Amino acid sequence: MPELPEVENYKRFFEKTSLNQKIKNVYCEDDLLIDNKNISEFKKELTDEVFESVKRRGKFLIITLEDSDLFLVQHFGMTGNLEYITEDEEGSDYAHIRFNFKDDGELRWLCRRKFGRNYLVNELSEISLLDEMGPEPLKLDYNSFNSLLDDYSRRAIKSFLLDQRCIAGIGNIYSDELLFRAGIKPDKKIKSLTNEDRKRVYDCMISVLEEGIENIINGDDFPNDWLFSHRNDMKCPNDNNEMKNIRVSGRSTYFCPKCQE
DNA sequence: ACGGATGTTATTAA
DNA sequence: ATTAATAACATCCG
Repeated sequence: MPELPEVENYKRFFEKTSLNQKIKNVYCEDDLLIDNKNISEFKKELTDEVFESVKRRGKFLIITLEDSDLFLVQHFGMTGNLEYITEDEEGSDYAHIRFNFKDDGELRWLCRRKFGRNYLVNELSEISLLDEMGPEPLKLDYNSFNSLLDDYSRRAIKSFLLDQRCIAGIGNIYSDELLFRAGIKPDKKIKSLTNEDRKRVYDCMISVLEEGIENIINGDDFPNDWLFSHRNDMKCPNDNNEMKNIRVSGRSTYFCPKCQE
């Protein structure tokens, strides 16, 4: 489930499990998952290396190596996930890339639909989306957010939130969720938002992302008062009205016609 | 059985 | 120059 909160969790998981161990072997069955290197180069560059640090930028993980200036950069697509197993554990399916450590632990890179990518680059700017990425929402103050909105005021608010070049890390689930909390209809044009609307979008963006991170860390399901928990029954958790599904920015979009204008 | 899915990009149209 | 719409990518799930 890789939007900002999920990838933030992957980052913490990676940090906890996979730093400071020598990589004994790298397995990869499908070169689709590796960008700008072929499989043998990818294996060669990483074998005997040590993951030194990991940070998150938008929906990407950026990993530094102890004895190399290369960056390992990971994007998880729609179905990417991380898993760490020890010798006697089975592990899940779709572990298309596996980093085998000297101490017999294994970091597994799962990706069922194969939309994710691993890059090995000298400069982060070689990855165009990273190069053009908008600011981190959790490091953005309200004034900067507000002037960002001005830059894209002809667009629908959801389209702005989804566009990684406008603002980083927000995807289809969290954009719907934060607009629900803010009481704004997803296809509303930014230029038609009042100052109060803008402030609510900002506040709800922060709170939904932060609660999302907490939620995942605690291993909880999405809370029952979140819109996302009602995609099946289609009942708004505020007023029990029938939710609607429309298409915005090419993506399936859920909202409550009563609560959201 | 077929439409849709937490993402991104290329192409084409407005 | 911007923005929107659509299809494509690969694969499984309901």
